[in-house]
Order: sequence, then C-alpha cells, then structure tokens
Amino acid sequence: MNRCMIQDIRNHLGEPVKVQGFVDNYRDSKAMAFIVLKDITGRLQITVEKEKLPEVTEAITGLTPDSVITVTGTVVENDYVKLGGLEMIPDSIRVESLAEALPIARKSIPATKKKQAVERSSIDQRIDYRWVDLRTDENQLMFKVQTKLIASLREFCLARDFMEIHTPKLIAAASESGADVFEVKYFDRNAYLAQSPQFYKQMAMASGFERIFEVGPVFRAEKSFTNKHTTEFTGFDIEMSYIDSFRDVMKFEAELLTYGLTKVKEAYGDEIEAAFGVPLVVPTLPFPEVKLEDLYKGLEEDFGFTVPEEEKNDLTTEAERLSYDWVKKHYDHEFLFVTDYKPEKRAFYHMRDEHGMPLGYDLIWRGTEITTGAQREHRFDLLKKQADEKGLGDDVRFYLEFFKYGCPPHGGFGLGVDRLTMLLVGLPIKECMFLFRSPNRLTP
RNA sequence: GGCCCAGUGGCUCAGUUGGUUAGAGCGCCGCCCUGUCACGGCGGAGGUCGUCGGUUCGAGUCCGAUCUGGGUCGCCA
Repeated sequence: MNRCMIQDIRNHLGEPVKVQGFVDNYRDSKAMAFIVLKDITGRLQITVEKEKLPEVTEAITGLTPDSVITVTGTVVENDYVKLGGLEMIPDSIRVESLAEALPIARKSIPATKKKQAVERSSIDQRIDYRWVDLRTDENQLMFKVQTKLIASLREFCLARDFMEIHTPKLIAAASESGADVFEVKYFDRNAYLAQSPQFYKQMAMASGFERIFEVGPVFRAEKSFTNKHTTEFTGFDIEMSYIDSFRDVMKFEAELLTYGLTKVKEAYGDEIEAAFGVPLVVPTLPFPEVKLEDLYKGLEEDFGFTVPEEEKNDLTTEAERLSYDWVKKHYDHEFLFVTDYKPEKRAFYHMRDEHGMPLGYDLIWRGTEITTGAQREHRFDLLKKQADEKGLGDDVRFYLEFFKYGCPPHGGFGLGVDRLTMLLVGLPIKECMFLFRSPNRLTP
C-alpha cells in the first residue's frame, strides 16, 4: 500500500490507507488509546478501541512519544476529535523505532493552578539534540520557507540566463583581507577554506560567462559573538558582466529580493506570521539608498544618535539597528542601501570613482546587513595598484592574472542566506541554521 | 580580544542573614482510569549542588583559582 501524506488524508476517507510518522502524543487508558501521528505535512489522531483490536493493542504497548510508526487503517470523520474532526481506525500498527525519553523540552508549558510553568530548554541545549528539536512545526516551517526562498532566487536568475557555478572551497590562499581563514592540511602542505567565492566568480567573468550565481558554503574563522554571526554559512553570490555602474547591481538585487519575498509570501506568508509573529512585507521598488555620511547625519537629527568621528566610516551595530527606524520613518521601507564607504573599509577589488570613493554598497534589511556589493575593478593596472596599497602581495598574484587577458566590466554581491532566513522569522541565527557553527560549537 | 552573566536530578527552576536527611513542576517507572485531545488520579525512583583549594564548629550558600557555557561590543554575510 502506498503511503498517504496526512495533508491528503481527506481525499481518502473511508478507504484503506497507510500513514507513517512520529508519535506526537500518546494517551493510553484501560480501554482506549489515542496516538497523534505527525508527518512533515500534518497531524492525525489514531484511535484504538483496545477490546476490538488486540493485535494493535499489543503492538502499541510501551509506545513512547517521538517513536516512529507505520499505521494502516481507515480514516473517518468524527466530531469527537478536535484535531480536524478526523480519526483513523487502525487495522495494524508497526513500531519502526522506539524513542527513549527526550533529553530536551521543545515547548514551554504555561503554569496552571497546580503546576508551575516549564520553560523549554535553552537553544544551546536544543542544538545539542538538534535532530529532535527540528521536529517541531516552527522549525520545519523555517526550512520550508528557506527552501522556497532559495528556489525563487535561483528561478529569478535562471530566467535571466545566469549560469550556476560551483567554485572550490579548498583554496591556496586567503581570498579577502581582514577575515580570518581556517587552515586545513592538504597532503604535504596547507590549504584554506574559502571565505568567499569572490575571486572565482570574477574569474567566471573573465571566462566570458557574463552572468553567474552560486549558492554555497562560506567559512569565516572569526571569533564573533553576536546573534547574526556563524563560522560557516551559506552564501548566495551573484556576479554580472557589462554593467554600467554599481547601481545596475543594486537594481538587480532589489528586484531579485522582491521576487523572492513575493514568492515566499504567497506560499508561507500567513504561516510565518502565525508561527513567528513576523509579518512578511513585500518591498516596493526601488529600494531607498543613502550615503553613509548622510545616514549618520540623519540618525543624529532624528534620534539624537551620535558616535565618535573615527567610528563614522563604518556602521556600528547600534547605528545599523537604528537605520531601520530611519528608513521606516523616511521611506516606509524595510530595506536600505548604504553607499559611499571609505576605501579603507572596503575590499581592494571594489572599483573607485575619480575621488577614490568605492563604487559599492551594503544592503541593510530590518537593521541587519545582508549584503555587500560593488562594481569591481577589472582594469589590471588599477587593480594591482589597489592590491598593493592594501599590502596584498603573493596571495593575490594568481587572482590578478584573471585580468591580464581581457575581462569585461562587471560587478556583483554576496547575500547571506541564513541572515535572510533569520530576519524572515525574527530569530537569532543559531536558531535558524540546520546546524549552527561557532567558535565554541562544532557538534553535532 | 574587551565588558558582563551563569553552572543545583533527563528538562525548567527554587534554595531566605552559611546551620538538621537539598525542594518543586515537567519527564521517567509502577498501579488505576471506555473517547482522550497540554487526558486525569495515586504511588515511586532519581541530584551531594561544574572542578580544585581556602575560611568556618558547619558551605549549594562566603573567598580564591580554574574549567565550561551564554549575552554583548568589535569584525562581517
């Protein structure tokens, strides 16, 4: 018998079906037993009248929550049942895997007159048993949402003739200054884990690929302790040739994100709001933009916010957070492009204008940076000069070669997939990753 | 790396100015319960309080060191 997903069960009332999943709840009394079965699509009550079903009764003796079972039987409507008004009368139940008592509390239970409240286990405790934690509706929804988002972003790019590439993650030298790299043994020498596909996606431009994207892992050996950093995350990277300006890149990104969020809202907007209390607002085009310097002026005028002059060449965490209030106030928007960062704060490969100002941007969503983008310097001599100014020598020699034999003008950006997910549901990044990695966390 | 905070049964917590056998709820185990739906009722097991050292007649409670973890800032996606 084919397996029936629980969401489809109404199409099979009165006929024999098979369902499989986890025991979400088990209530056992002398004459009756009730199992709530959960699969990835929903829940169904299995009702056992013990006297009528001695074999089934035998099979479920000692059943525990979170065990995995296979049930065959007939689903009927019954107003007794609060769960959808449906119940399955089984004719067989097989226990596929008997679960031990769970080591974590996944849900909070409010206090009653007789009992004190039980808080759910801390996120760190839950991550220790992430596979158990991920069985909750909220967590599974989060990954359905992320799947939809990435599929939509990919769809948008493919419709515009982008190629999807896969660049190496084992590399011979650091790909960006600043970020620390993980060193790994590579036969009789050392290699590094890629901090970014930056150099290779630019190589794709020199290869004449014109428009590419990559969804892949990014490694950062930084001891960052915030609610939005992790040592391994997934980057959605774009690079495109024959742009006239970095504004072409910004425009593309704004359209890309708007498309992705539209698709996510169509599929899961209501569920996201119900589960996480965060409304999904599809942004309007174009996204607002502001120069870094003007943003600081605005924050001071509107909120009396100031930082020492020497910190104004970058967004502090607090300024970044406040920029959300600022953009809401002035543009009624959640996204904000920030431009005109000083060259000292930007990578050497960003193209600069005649005043030496980098032609790039950061994109802030709901007060958190999700992207850095730029037009790249594709002219060998200028690029080499900018690399030399940053003191990069042998490490970028192979990369500079990409620009010697013809390379189109181009630009691109990198999006943090996990940051998008985290902002979409309003939770810290460690709660939003399948498995979180930090300086203190390498397992499970 | 800076600054803060925390470590008590499987989980979540309480533990009063240091003072008799360290408490509770959930979970677990056993018994009872014909329709439950966060089922219910009764009973039970389970911790020596992160580690080491010190103060004291006496330390979960005070002091020192140490380990582990967390929050936050910086860094960034």
